[in-house]
Amino acid sequence: MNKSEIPHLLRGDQNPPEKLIVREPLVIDDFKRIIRDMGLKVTKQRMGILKSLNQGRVHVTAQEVFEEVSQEYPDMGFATVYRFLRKLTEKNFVTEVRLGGQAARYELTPKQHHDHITCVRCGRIVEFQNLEIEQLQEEVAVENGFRLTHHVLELYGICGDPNCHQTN
Amino acid sequence: MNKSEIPHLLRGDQNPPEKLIVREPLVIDDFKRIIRDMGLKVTKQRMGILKSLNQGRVHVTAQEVFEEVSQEYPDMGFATVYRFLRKLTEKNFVTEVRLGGQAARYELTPKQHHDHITCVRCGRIVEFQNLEIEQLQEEVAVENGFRLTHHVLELYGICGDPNCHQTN
DNA sequence: CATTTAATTGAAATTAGTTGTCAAAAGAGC
DNA sequence: GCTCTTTTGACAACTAATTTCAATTAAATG
Repeated sequence: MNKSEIPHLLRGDQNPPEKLIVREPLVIDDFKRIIRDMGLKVTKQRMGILKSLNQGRVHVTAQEVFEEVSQEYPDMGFATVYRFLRKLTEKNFVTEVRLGGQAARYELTPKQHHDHITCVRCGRIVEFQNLEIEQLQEEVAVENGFRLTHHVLELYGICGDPNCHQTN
Repeated sequence: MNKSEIPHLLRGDQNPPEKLIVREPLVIDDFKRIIRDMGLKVTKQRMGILKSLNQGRVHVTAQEVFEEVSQEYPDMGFATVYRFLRKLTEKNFVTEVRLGGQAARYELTPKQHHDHITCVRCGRIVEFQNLEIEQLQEEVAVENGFRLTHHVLELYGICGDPNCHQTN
């Protein structure tokens, strides 16, 4: 095993390598930049929504975002959340996930595309990537004379989690 | 070639063999049997809904079924359509297909499982089957500790149909 | 820092799809 | 036909999401 593969704490280094430094204060500026890049004004509401999406659980509903941001800014309406989530989705900063006939769920668009497998009993959502499936989807599209733009792949099953039981 | 394999018209038989007789009136009895098998009473409304699902286009919305059946039974309510579609879906005589945040679409459950590819420009829906993808989905589930119950795979793209343009 | 202007906001009304309620109507066994 | 239970239509209610609009606020400018 090469020395560089040993975690810095075990190696006894004085300081962790630079890339492990957490850059807390920059996050807020990142949000501002995202909003400005969309040609929109920076408001507390929009900052709160981005913060909620960033540090909260993934796959949240608009209602959940609303409730979370409301804690900090009590006088805030649904409409603002829906409006901004729609903009974010249009600009692809956020991805909308729809499961069955339920309310849409949102997540900051991940760098790597992935799909979801959801437990029908406890509601737990696990992300996965499968390039073979992606490739086969392309082939199916071509076979049927389509140029593929996007897809929805949601698997449903029962998970083996020991805590899985009417959690949700 | 055995004589019994030759189509009856070519064989010059007086009457066609029993199993080749087209049983038009029986279709209605099939509907009645389906309804009774579900432990429900046979009503004109339910017969109309099954007839609509059977001979109409596939992938219809509840509204479309309602409108079609209303032609024959003008005093009929949405609720009846929704209620019966739900029952049919529960019993798996009908399959519900949800595309994005749109209204649910229904089709008589096909003998062969299939998924859909939808044109984002004209709305045309094509069915496809891909056993490799099905197999890979099973594998993904197992890898993540799930027992797969079902899945949703919807591909979206632009179709090469010459009539494809704002048809919908 | 004050002024101006256009974007943004919350509240409430509105829409679409679907489900629940309930008295009246209608199957189906006798 | 008669009775019993299910089913029905009309309408209210509900959920998720969108639209409307007057009041507020960000931010460009002076």
